[in-house]
This record gives sequence, C-alpha cells and structure tokens, in this order.
Amino acid sequence: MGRPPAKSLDRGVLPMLLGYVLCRTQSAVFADFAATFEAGGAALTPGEFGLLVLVDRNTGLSQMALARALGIDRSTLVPILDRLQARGFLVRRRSPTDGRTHALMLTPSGTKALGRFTALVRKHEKRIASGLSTAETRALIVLLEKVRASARSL
Amino acid sequence: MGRPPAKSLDRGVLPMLLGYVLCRTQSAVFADFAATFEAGGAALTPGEFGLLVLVDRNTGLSQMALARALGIDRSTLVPILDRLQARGFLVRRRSPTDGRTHALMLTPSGTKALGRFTALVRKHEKRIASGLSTAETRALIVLLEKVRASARSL
DNA sequence: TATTGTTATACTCTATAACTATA
DNA sequence: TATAGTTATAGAGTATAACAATA
Repeated sequence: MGRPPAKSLDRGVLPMLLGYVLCRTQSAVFADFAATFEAGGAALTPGEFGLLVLVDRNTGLSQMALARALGIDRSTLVPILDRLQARGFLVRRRSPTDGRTHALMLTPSGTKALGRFTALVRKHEKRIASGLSTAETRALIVLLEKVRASARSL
Repeated sequence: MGRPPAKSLDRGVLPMLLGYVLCRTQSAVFADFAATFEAGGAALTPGEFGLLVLVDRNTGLSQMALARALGIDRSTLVPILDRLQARGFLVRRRSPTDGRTHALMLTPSGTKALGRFTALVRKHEKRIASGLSTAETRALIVLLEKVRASARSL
C-alpha cells in the first residue's frame, strides 16, 4: 500500500507570522550554508565563520569580549575555541597586560583558511539573494535591522 | 580597576551579509518571544507553538506527518510530544484505520491554552513589527519567502 | 572583591541505528 | 518488505555554579 498523496498540511495563521517566516527562512539559509561549504570541501558553521571574522578583525581580543560580541556565555565559548584551535585556525596567547585574559589571534593557516571560507560565504550569499534585486537585498537587511531593534529592546 | 570602556568590536563584512543579519534578527525575535511569554505567565517555545497550531488545524494527523511538516526527524519529535502530552495539551490516540500510527489531537485544555498562547503571540508579533508599517511588514515576509525559495532549492 | 577562563553538570535540539508492532 | 513509533546513543549549543589564577 503506497502512502496517501501527502496532502500538505494546513498551517493556519503561521505563514502570516513574522517570527515563523523568519525561523523557516533562517533554517533554509543555514542548510544552504552547510551545503555550500560541503560542496566546497570545507566544514564550518555560520557561527564559527562569524567567530573567525571577529578574531581576524580584532586581533588580541579576550574570550570575554568575544563571548559578549557573540551574545553567548563565556563557558559556552570554551569548547568552540577548543575545536577551532585544534584545527589550527587560532591560538590563545597569554595577555602581557592582564594575566587573566587570553589574547586570541588567527594563525597564518587560519588567516588563509578564512580567505577560502569568505569566498564560499560570498557564493552562498549570492545564491540565497539570487531571487532578489540588489535594492531588494539592501531593503531586506534594513527591514531586518528594524525588527531586531524593536525586538531586542524588551 | 574598572573594565575598559567596552569599545564595540569591528564586525568587518558581517553586517552586510544577509545570513548574518537574519541570524541576529532571529535571535532577538526569539528572545522577545520568550520574554513576552514569561511576562504573560506562560512557558512555550516558538517551536512548540507551531506544533500546537499544526495539530489544532490538522486534528488526527500522525507523528510522521507532523515531523515532516516541521522538518525534523520522527525520533526528534517523540520527547517534544512527551512534554506537551505531560502538560495535558494533546493526546496520542491509536488510529482505527492504521494500527501503526498515532492520531494526534489537542485536549480541550490544550485548545484553551492555545487560545491564550495565540493572544501572546499576537502581542509579540505586534511588538517586533512595531518599527515597520503594515506595508513594510508584508514586504518583509515576501522578501523572506523569496530568500527561502532560493536557499532551499540547493 | 571582582574578573577571566575552565570545569562539571544539565537541558534541549538534532540525528542515526536498532527494536517492535503493524501493514 | 516497508512504515510508524520508540529507545538508545551521540554530538552541538545553550546555560548555571563552582573553582583557580589574577587584578
């Protein structure tokens, strides 16, 4: 017995809810990111990419500063850094000015890898924005930032 | 010694990336959802809300059908349903026509609760869209759907 | 005392693989 | 044989609490 013709479900009010549409879009974009990197022979999550960019642009920053920028707890950051360090992308160096903190910096190999990753991200971005004009993409970013501003002030 | 004036970090190219802005917005919206529900004396995640709506609008659907609609594995769904069932919102009933499946349905108490939750979601939606005109909100949803269409076709 | 990084622990979401009941 | 639901297990992401080193 074959399965019934898979009638699509009634989603009620959900498709009109901004939060719902945002969540589904984000999920598809995440999948596209993963697929793009897999096709490019690289393994990296969006969060790891953001972290590498932050360290690249702010060499020597501390784990606390990075955790704050990422909006996560400092304890959450530890295993993430462990992994990226094990892959040779970055190092924790003792700060000379404050013995409590670690100065984070990319290794030369990490910098090179970030270049490759950035090229893949551009490809991914091009793809997910392929249904939008340049003006629409810019408008979308502006609208999203407005939503974020309203949401976060709670 | 006070902490240095928390100079905000250089985020490089990130704020121009659609994927990044999407992720941050989604995170803020999620936080707003949680805060709205907590303020309303209710505890529910966006995913649980979506699930309850789906069961409400498609009474008797199976766990497989629900998992497919949610885009998750059937094994992932089990503990989620366990929790909602333990809270008295829904029941798994044996299907009379196919002994392998469970027919999912809201309890009367679940239906009542969903009404309260829906009111809270409307409040939340109103808040996150408060910086946008009605036309902008509609436009945003359309743009997001276009992005999703481009992304998921990978 | 307060801060930084770490560890221990726990909870949720996610998946795969194997089991059972049923078709 | 194939499908539905469950269980066992594992990995990633998140958090809190407590600890050592340093300020």
